[in-house]
Amino acid sequence: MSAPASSRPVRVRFAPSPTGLLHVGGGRTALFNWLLAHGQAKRMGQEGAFLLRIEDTDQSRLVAGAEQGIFDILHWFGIDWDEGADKGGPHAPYRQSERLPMYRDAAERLIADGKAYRCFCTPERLAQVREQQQARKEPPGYDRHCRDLPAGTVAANLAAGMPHVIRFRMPREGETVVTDLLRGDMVFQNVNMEDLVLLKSDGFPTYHLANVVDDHDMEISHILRGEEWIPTAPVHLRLYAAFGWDAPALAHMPLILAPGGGKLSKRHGSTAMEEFRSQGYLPEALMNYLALLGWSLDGEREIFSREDLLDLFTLERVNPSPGTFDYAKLKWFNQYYINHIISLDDLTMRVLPFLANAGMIDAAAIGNPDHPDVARVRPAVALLKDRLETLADAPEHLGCFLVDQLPPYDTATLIPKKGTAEDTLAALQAVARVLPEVDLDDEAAAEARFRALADELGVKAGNLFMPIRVAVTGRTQSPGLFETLRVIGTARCGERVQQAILALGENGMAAG
RNA sequence: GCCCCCAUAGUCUAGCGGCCCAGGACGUCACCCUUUCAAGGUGAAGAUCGCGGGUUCGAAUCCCGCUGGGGGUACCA
Repeated sequence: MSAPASSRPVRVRFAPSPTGLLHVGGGRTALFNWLLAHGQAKRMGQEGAFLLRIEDTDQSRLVAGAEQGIFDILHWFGIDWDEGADKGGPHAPYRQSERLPMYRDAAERLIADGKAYRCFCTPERLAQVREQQQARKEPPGYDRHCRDLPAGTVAANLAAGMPHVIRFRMPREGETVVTDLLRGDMVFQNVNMEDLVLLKSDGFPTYHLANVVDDHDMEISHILRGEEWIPTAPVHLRLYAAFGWDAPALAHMPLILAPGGGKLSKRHGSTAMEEFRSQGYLPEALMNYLALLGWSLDGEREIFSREDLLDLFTLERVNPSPGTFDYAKLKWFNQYYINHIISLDDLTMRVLPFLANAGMIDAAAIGNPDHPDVARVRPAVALLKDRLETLADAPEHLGCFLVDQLPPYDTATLIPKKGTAEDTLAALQAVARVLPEVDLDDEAAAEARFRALADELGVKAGNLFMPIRVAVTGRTQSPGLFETLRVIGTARCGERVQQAILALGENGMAAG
């Protein structure tokens, strides 16, 4: 950290609004905050704390259940917090709607010091002002109509019970320098800053007031937030100064852009953490991908576990330029974790909910390694894990190993490209005869026997194997034939070959 | 319009004045492996380091301008 290596504890916070599902951009901001406090700071021998604060100051945008959804998805993601809305802490409460008196007091204090003022302008007047400014091609903004209202007028309005907001009295001259840990100094002319609303007419604070009051009260040392906050950062700094407080260090995280440009939205695909979970992405793969979208160790290493990130993450190596979300690369990470990183037992357990959802196994098996269905699933997962891109692919790939009855055959797929219905039928009938004498558990012996059968029939091995594959799995693509037969078992293989013979016989007649 | 941020291949990035006529990864293509599809292996194409000026013996790296992209401009966060 560019801040002096003092012993001051590193206290950071992630402060989402419970207005819907957590966005991947928010997930990454949470991750970087958590890595700074629990990783980098602790490695430097400092105390590090990560807090989760709920910013529910806009009553109109609240979504029922959204707050719990945020807790759940962060836990799933692999992030834990030291203090927060659900678990309390030394600066409780951590939900802004429960801290209203603090904001009111802070705003009143600013008024008493002449640093803020009451504004009685109605929304209608503000809209009108904005309209006129637009018509005259002037920059839009509050015209500071109430900035210097006579004390008598204010008192009268107050006595009349007129609704009002409290606005910050932003200095009209000079400049404000915002030092960003990633970008260095950014200079803003105070004339360009507005007299932002601090306290709304409903008594709730705006983000600007609440975040400053809370970050100070909660002893936040570093603010890591999205780049969209850069424009108001100078006002926040002026607010700290008005209160006589030291401001935390600031670092604005780069934006995550959509593939076509612009901000990532539904139009381009999934944007919520929750969607990636339900689509079968592993939290460790998503974390790895998101960490690398903005941060890098050396440009060479790509695979980082949660623990690796705690050991290696440094804020300095976050790249300030915006990045484009790449669904294909995320998928690659997911596939790689499924196939090469997590264990077979682990993968088996994770695939269960998706199989249960497809009705292929007993839902009671979820989370229960001793359930008999787990033993049925595991060997199939062992064969198929190299072609699962997401856990949600499991039903499609594992289905033929788990169900008793295959869906009806597409008979065209049973017949090899260069084969005929008659030859295929004869081949499968030969297979049906041979199958009972073959020990499928001995893959090498089974393969030798079926290769010999191909010779006897006078066909290439591939032209015998493909009909068997389709008969037994219902699919033209599968793992190696003999491991597939072994796992599906002699009984079911026999039944399916018979079914295929029947299907082929009927359709062969029809076609002939 | 005004304010601000950013700028290395389609994408994520390494690079912080000479080691770079630019390295890694995804994606793409080819070949190998092979009973199919994957996985895996090998290799290839792809960047005049956005453009133009400087500074310097020397610039992807420093400075300025331009252009492009993005963000902000609410009693939303």
